[in-house]
This record gives sequence, C-alpha cells and structure tokens, in this order.
Amino acid sequence: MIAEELRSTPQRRAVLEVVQHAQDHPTAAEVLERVLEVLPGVGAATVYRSLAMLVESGQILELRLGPSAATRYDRNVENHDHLVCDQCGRLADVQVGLDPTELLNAVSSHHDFQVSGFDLRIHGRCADCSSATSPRRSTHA
Amino acid sequence: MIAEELRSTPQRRAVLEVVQHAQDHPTAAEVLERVLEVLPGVGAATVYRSLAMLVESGQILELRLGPSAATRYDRNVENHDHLVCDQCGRLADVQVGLDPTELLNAVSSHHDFQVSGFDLRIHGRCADCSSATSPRRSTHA
DNA sequence: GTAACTGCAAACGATTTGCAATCTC
DNA sequence: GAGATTGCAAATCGTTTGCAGTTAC
Repeated sequence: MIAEELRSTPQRRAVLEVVQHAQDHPTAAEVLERVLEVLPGVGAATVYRSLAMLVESGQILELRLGPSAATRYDRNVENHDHLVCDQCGRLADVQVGLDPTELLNAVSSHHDFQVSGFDLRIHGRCADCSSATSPRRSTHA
Repeated sequence: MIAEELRSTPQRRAVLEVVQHAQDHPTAAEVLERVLEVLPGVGAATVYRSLAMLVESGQILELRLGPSAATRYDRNVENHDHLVCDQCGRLADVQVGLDPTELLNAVSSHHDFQVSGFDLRIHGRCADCSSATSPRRSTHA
C-alpha cells in the first residue's frame, strides 16, 4: 500500500519537455519522433507509459477525437477549451473564459459526483474546410 | 458528383433502434451484441459502418474517452453534457444548461471557425469510485 | 437492373504487456 | 541493493477494408 515513488528519468523528462514545448497537439507517435531527436533509442512503449503517467498526474492533457484517430496530447493545463474541426480533425486551443464553478458544484451534489475539472469542445469547421465546396467525409468521424 | 442515396436496411434500422433505446452509452461491441438479439447474423463491420453513418448524419453522437477505450455512442443529440468518471470510465448525461451562444459566436469570428456545436465533459469521480479507498489506476486513461 | 449494402475474414494502427537488462534513489 | 524503469518484441484490441454475394429502390 506504500505509494510507489515516481522516478525522474531522462526519458520522462524528455517527454514532458516535448509536450510542454509543442505548439501543436502531438500524437504519441509525434512525441516519440521528437523525443528521439534528443534521446536516440527511446522505445515507443516508454513514451506511451510516460504520457499516461503525465496525464494521470495532471501535468498534461489527452484528447481523443474520432474512432480510429490517435490520442493527442496538450501541454496547456490552464483552463482552456478546444476548437475541433469535424472535417479535417484539426485542433486549436481557445480561451472561452467559461467559469461554471457554480454549475459544477450543483452537478456535483445533484449527481453525487466529485468534479475535478471539465473540458469544453467546440465543434465545427475550420476556415480551410469551410471554404471547401462540398464537405463529405470526415477525418475524425 | 451525384449524392449517393442512403438505403434503409434492416441492419441500419436495428442499429439506430438499439442506440436510441439504450439507457447507457454503449460501445460498438455492445451495440452489436444487442443488435444480434434481434437480427442474428449481423456482422461487426456492418454495425461499425452503420454507427459511423448515423454519427455523420447527426442522428447519434460518439464519445471517445481514454487512449485504448472503445468509442461510445449516445442517443441524445439534444444539447447536453457529460459526466465522465476518470476512474471507471462510466459516463452519464447531465443537463448543465450552459448557453454560451454569445461566446461561441465570438469564438467563431475571432478564429474564423464555423461553430456547429459543443460538448462539455465534466471529469471527476463517480459515487462508487469516490468511496473506494485509494484510487490508483484509471480505466479510461 | 443496378448501385448500395452485407458478412466474412484479413489487414491495420494505436496502445499495451511480458520480460531481462539497466538505472535511480 | 532494491525496486522502479527501460527497450524490445509479441500480443491486444478497436476499427477498417477488400471482396463476392445479396438486397433495396
């Protein structure tokens, strides 16, 4: 029952570094790619394990889109929301500035649910996809 | 360039029926299971294809949670939000009553993004998981 | 009649896991 | 030195795809 200690290894530091410095929302594969530039030889499994650990400890966020799309990771832990293009799957951060603290508290008591946070996804079409003539197939679902 | 017609088949009707009558948020596998009770012999691929089609035509919603969690489907297309238990992955609908129409409009113009809708996910721990002594591993992430 | 749809099985891609060697505390 | 962590490879699992036969319109 003793809490396992979380060790600081070069791999974990590199993964965190990569995600925190990313300007986009990289997939695990992209994170691996970038980590490899700094720490050649790192295994994919290690990256997956590190990402899971960072998500669990709240240092980064994970975002899933369509059924067969890879999970993406987000450095920004500040309250912010996401713009999701349903057409091409592109992801962007937005600051909507919602503060539904009261609502969340209400939900919490009404539903016997311990709220830890929330995530607002705004769906639609990005500029590029809006201009496309007749959208039909979606990348993300 | 002629729009393909969408045919009404017993399989598609069954899939829609199952999702619309579900009280929970079934995965594709669960939908298949239930469809099989009514239409023995249906193939998994058909269920996946039907679900994708229903999502695309806006008749049902799809929800993805953790990295290796199966996509779940939601019959409720009305504006509503979700309670996501980070511990066991359980999902529940909530009516938070947010109406960020103005915010969304602002986002739309600020970001050159055509908003079609939004999805608020409230994370935390459900009653069952809250009572558990020391939560450690998460089902969904 | 014909194009769309189905079921099957194989293919895929993302993620996870088992394990021996290695490294951190 | 003990136990956590790593890298590799194999295993999983959800989802997609190719194709020949079938069906809806």
